[in-house]
Amino acid sequence: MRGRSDVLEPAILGLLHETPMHGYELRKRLNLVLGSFRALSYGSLYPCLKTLVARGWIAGEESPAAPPHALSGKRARIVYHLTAAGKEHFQGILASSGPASWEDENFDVRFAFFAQTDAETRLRILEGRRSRLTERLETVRQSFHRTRERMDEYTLELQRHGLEQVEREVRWLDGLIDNERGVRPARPTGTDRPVDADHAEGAPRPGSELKERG
Amino acid sequence: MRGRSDVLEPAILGLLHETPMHGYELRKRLNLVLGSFRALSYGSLYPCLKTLVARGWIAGEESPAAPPHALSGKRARIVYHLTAAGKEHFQGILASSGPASWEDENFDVRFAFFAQTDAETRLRILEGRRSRLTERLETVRQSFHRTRERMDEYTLELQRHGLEQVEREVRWLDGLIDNERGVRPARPTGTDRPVDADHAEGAPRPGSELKERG
DNA sequence: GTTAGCATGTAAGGAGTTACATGATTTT
DNA sequence: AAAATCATGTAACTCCTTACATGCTAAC
Repeated sequence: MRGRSDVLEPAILGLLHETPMHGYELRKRLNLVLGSFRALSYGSLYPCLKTLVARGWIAGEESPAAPPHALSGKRARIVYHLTAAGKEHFQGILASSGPASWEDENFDVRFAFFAQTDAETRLRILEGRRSRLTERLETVRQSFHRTRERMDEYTLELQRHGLEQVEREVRWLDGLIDNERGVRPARPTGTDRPVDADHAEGAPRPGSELKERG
Repeated sequence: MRGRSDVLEPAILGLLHETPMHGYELRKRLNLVLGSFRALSYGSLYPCLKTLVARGWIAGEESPAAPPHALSGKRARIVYHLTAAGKEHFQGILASSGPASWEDENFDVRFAFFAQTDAETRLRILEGRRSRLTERLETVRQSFHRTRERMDEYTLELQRHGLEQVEREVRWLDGLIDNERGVRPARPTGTDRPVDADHAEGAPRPGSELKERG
């Protein structure tokens, strides 16, 4: 999975689009958005902020840090915010739903900022992602069947599991696409339990109905 | 998540441990082993082979390429094989089931060569991986509940989906661990297909009945 | 006779990591 | 007084990618 083309930059712009922040706080939020729990390092973050400033997309102001209990001190933090050019650029990123945007990591970041996009773009990206995945499924299924005799059980199992995961993600996307189209899906069949019981209404509700097989 | 520490090297050693091969063929096999369908480039592969030769773990012989229909020509291919030192080193890699080995990509590669390892090591790695994942689950679940009010629906959904995937992988590991212990799992809890249908002794037999679905 | 696949490589560079360096503030 | 956490950065390095360069063979 690494068709990576700078996942950091759009993620930073996206977060700052919501609200200004300083570097340290950005990092914590990024670790959530960047999906996979990886701990982003300062060695990546601060240089990236620098180049974004250089390009004129964000600007940083030293804030004397208004501590809740006041006094003079506390180390001055640099609070970054999107400039006008930065907002424009970010909108451009969101609108460009080209092939790059349905690669693994890029997709995650795009998806995380879906709330800032229009429904049309959301659909384009979801469907692009879906066809990307089914395309993969075909390739892998074929090589699976071609080579299964020559593989040991563990390699086989790893591949079966991989396939299953992708199949599941396709169904997830199906739910999201239906939802985006305003189709209210039938009650989920029960295997896909929500992390939490209650759910706000109007929320995207992927009816990831997946039937057990076998 | 990239706690990557050279996933290529062990993968190459592992494949050559099974049978000697030349670079071009290695690449194709690697794309399967390396799980995620990514197309590994020659720009990575050949330099890596070079350094492995330099370290004395593999050796390459120019073979005039015995074409099936014979004649003189065809470009000479360099067929690589593990040296004695290389075999030893690879066994060392397999045996070292330290924390590094239960990170995402490393785990996949380790798992792919489980057939070359002893049952004890397999169990250590599977269990290490499992506790790594549950640890993550806790962290993410907590931040999920702490911050859910401040997040939009899409970010929320992305995180819910991520959590679900990890939960599923834990159940998958549970199946494998049971299997490794020779426990015949009671009917799986319902959402995951049986990892094991019938049971040969000692041998893991993933029930890879992968039916095509319309 | 030209496209597709086999086969091996090099050079430049991108996106990120680790390890280091520094210092203030809060908690124990 | 020590330890944790907040806060900002730099330098060196790693692993891998893209784009290039070369040439042979099989199939259409």
